[in-house]
Amino acid sequence: MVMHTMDSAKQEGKNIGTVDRKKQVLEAASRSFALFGYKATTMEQVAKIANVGKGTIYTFFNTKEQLFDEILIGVISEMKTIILREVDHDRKFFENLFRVLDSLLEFRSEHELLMKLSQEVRDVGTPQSQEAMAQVESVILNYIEHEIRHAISRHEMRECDPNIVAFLMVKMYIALTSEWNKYHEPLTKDQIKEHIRLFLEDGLAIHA
Amino acid sequence: MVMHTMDSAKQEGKNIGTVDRKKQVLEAASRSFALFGYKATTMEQVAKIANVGKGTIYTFFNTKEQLFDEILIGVISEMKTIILREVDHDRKFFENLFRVLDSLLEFRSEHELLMKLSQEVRDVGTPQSQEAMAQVESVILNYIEHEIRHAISRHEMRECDPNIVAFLMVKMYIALTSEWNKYHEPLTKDQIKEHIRLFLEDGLAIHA
Amino acid sequence: MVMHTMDSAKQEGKNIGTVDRKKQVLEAASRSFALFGYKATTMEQVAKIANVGKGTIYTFFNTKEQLFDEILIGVISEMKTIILREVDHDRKFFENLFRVLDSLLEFRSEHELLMKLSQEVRDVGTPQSQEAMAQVESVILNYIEHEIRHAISRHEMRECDPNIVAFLMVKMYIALTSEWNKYHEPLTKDQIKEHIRLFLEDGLAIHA
Amino acid sequence: MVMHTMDSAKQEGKNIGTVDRKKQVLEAASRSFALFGYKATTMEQVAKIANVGKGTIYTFFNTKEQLFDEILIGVISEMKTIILREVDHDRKFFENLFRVLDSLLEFRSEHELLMKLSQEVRDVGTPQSQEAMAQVESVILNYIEHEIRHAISRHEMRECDPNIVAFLMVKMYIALTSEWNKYHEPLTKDQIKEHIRLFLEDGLAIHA
DNA sequence: CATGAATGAGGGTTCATTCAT
DNA sequence: TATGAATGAACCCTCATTCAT
Repeated sequence: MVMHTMDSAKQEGKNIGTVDRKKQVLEAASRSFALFGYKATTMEQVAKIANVGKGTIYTFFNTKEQLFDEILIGVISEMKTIILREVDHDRKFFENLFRVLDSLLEFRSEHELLMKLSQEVRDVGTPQSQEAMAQVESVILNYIEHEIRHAISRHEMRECDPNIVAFLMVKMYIALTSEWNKYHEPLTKDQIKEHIRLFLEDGLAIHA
Repeated sequence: MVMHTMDSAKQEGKNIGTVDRKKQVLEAASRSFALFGYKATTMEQVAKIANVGKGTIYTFFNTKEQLFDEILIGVISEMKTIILREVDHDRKFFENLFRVLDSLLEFRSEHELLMKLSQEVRDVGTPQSQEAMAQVESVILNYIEHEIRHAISRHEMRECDPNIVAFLMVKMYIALTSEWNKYHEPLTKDQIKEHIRLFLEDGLAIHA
Repeated sequence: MVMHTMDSAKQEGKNIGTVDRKKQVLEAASRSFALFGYKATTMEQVAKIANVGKGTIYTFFNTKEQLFDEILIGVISEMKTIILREVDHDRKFFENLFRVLDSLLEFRSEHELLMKLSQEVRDVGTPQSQEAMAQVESVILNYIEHEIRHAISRHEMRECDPNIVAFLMVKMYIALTSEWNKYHEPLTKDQIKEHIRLFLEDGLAIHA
Repeated sequence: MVMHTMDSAKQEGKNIGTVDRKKQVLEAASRSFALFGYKATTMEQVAKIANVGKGTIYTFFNTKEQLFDEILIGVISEMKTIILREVDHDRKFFENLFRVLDSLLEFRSEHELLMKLSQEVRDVGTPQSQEAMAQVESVILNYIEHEIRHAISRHEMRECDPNIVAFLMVKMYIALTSEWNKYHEPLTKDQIKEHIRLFLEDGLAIHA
C-alpha cells in the first residue's frame, strides 16, 4: 500500500512531503468516489478535498481512470493479503471465514464505500479499465470459490454452486459494510458478523 | 405503412401517438438506463431508441432525473402491487416469500438491471431526487420488514433485526437477478429461488 | 451579441438558417486560423467570431482538427478546380500560368492566409491529419510539376528540377498573397502577377 | 569570475556550469523549436534536452517567449554579421549575393528550421514580442533592400520594388533551406544556389 | 543558485436543456 | 404538438510559471 518510489533515506522532508501529498489525493479521491461515485466525482473536487491544486493530481496519476484504478487495486490487493494471512486450512471454513472478516473489518474505513463502484466503472470505464477490474475482482472471487469447494469436499458446507455462492458472499459483505451506511448509521463489527452468520451459516428459518 | 394524408388521421394519430410516445420513451429509457447506467445514458440515445425527437421527451418529463424517477417509481409500485397480491397472511412467511418471488421474476426483464441504479442516482442526483427515491424504496423495505416481524412473532423465523434482514433480502434479490448478469449468463428462475432458499431459509453450514 | 439570425431568416426557412450557420463557422474559423494559427485559435474564439454558441460548432465538426481539415480541403479542391478549368494545353505555359493566377486571385480573400498553416498542422496535427494534408497538397504540386515537364519538353522553359520548381512556385504564391499581408498593405492583383513574372519568367539580372 | 565562499571545485564548477547551462538551454530550445514549433515545444522538453532543471531556464529567461526571442535575435544577428562581412560594394550584386549565400549555408543547421517560426510567434506571441520580431527582421530585410536599390542604380538589376523583392528573396531562401526538408531529403548547397540563380538571375522562360 | 513539485488558467469536448419553427 | 439545431455550463486535462527547499 505504501509508495516507496523514492529512496527512503534521502531527504526526509521531501519524501514525506511527496508521500503525504499523494496520500492526501488518494484519500480524498477514495472518499469522493465512494461518496459521489466515479462520474460524479470531479478532479476539481478531489483537489479541493485533498487541499492540493488540480494539476498536482496529474503529477501522480495520468488520468482520472488511472487514479481510480490505483485506489481500487490497492484495496483489493490489501484484502487478498488479509485473506491469505488469516486462512488456515487446518481449521474449519466458518472459523476461517469469521477470522478473515474480523481482519477485513479493521480496514473498513479504507474501503467500505469503495467496492460498490466496481459496477459503475464497468458501466462507464474504458475497456482497458474494465478488463483490469475484472481480473482483479476475479482474483478475490476465485479464491473464495476455491475455499468453498474445499469446505464442501470436507462436508462442512452443503452442496451448492461455488461460483454463485462466492458472488453472493461478496455482495453481502459490501451491502453490510458500505451500502447500508448510505441510509443508516454504520453497523458495528459484531452486527455485521452476526448477520453474515445468520445468512450463511444457520439460515433464518426455524424448522419445527 | 399507414399513409393517409395528414388531415383525417391527425387527431387520432396524435392521440394514439401521444400515448404511444410516452410509453416508447419510458421503455427506451428503461433499457438504456439499465444497460449503460444513468450518467452514461444520453437523452439523444433515449430519443433515438424511442424513435422520437429529443425535444419530445421534455413534453413528458421536465428533466432527465424526473424521467428516471418515474421509471423507478413505476417499477417499484409494480413490485408492491405484486407483493400485496401474493401475500396471504394465513400462510407461512417462506411460502409467501417464494410465491412473491415467482411473480416478481415474471417481470424480471422489466426491472432486472434497473434497480442497481438506485445507488447511482443517489450518488449523482439532487437532494430532491434522492429524497424521492428514499421514500419510494422505504415503501418496499418497510413492507418486507413488517412481514419479517410478523414471521418472527409467529416463530417462523429466528430473532433478528428486521431492518437489516429486509435490506439484505433486497440486496440479494438484486444481486441474483441483475448484477450477476454483468459477468455471467443470467440465472434461471429456479436457480435464483434455490439460492435464496439456501441463504435465507436453511443456511449453508452442515451441523454435525 | 444579440441574435438576429432569426428575424431575417424566418421567411427563408430552416435550410438557409442551417447553411448560414455552418458558413459562419467556416468563415470565422478560416479567418481565425489564418490570423492566429491553428494552436492559437480557440474554439471559443471561433464561436464568438461566428456569433454562435461554442457547442454549435460541434454539430458540424466533430473536432477542431476536422474543422481545420475541412476548410483546407475545400480551399485546395477549389484551387484545383480553377486550375483544371483554366489550363489549355494548346497555349503556352506562361499564358496558362497567368490565366490561372488571375482566377486564383479572385478568391484570394478566401484562402489567402490559410495555406501557410499546412506547416503548422504538420507540426501539431495527428498522423491522420498530416496524411490527409500531404495527400491533398501533393495533388496541387503534382499537377504543377506535370505542367512544368510539359513546358520543358516544348522548350518553353529551361531545364530544371520540376519538383523543386513547383514547390518554389507555390511558396512564392503564398508569400505574395498571404504572408506579405502580415506586415504590409496587401498587394494588388497586378503587383502579384508582375512579381511572379519577374521571378519566374524573366529573371532579375540585366545581362550586359 | 565571481569567487566566493564554497570550496574551490564547487565554485569553478558552478561558474562553468552557469555558462554552459545557458548555452545548453539555448541549444536545446533551438532544436526543439525548430523541430516541433513554438507551441508544441514545452519547457519540460527543453529542460530535459538541456539536461537542467525546469526552474533553471527561468533564471536565464523570464518567459518562454523571451527565450524564443533571444534565440531568434541571435540567429538573425549572426546572419547580419555574415552579410556585412561578405558584401563588397566594389563587386556586383549577384557576386555578393552568392558569396553571402555560401557563408549562410555553412550555418544552415543552426537556423534552417528556425526561421519559419517567425510566423508562428507572430501568431501566438504578445504584441511586445511581435514588435521585437518585426524590428529584428526588418534589419535583414532593410539591408537586402538597400543592396537591391544599389544594384538597380548600377543597372545590374531590373527596375523593381526593392521591398517586395527582398521579401521574396528571404522567403525563397527559407523555403529551400528549411521548409523543403519537411517533405524531402535536404537539398545540397549547390542545388540551393542553382535554384536561387534560376529564379533570381535568369528566369525560367526561354525566349524564342 | 538550482531544482522540480505544485499550481491554476485556459484548452477541447460533451450533453442536458431550450425554443423557434 | 413535435422537433432538433443551438446553447453554454461543466467536464478532464495541459503546461507555463512560481517558490520552498
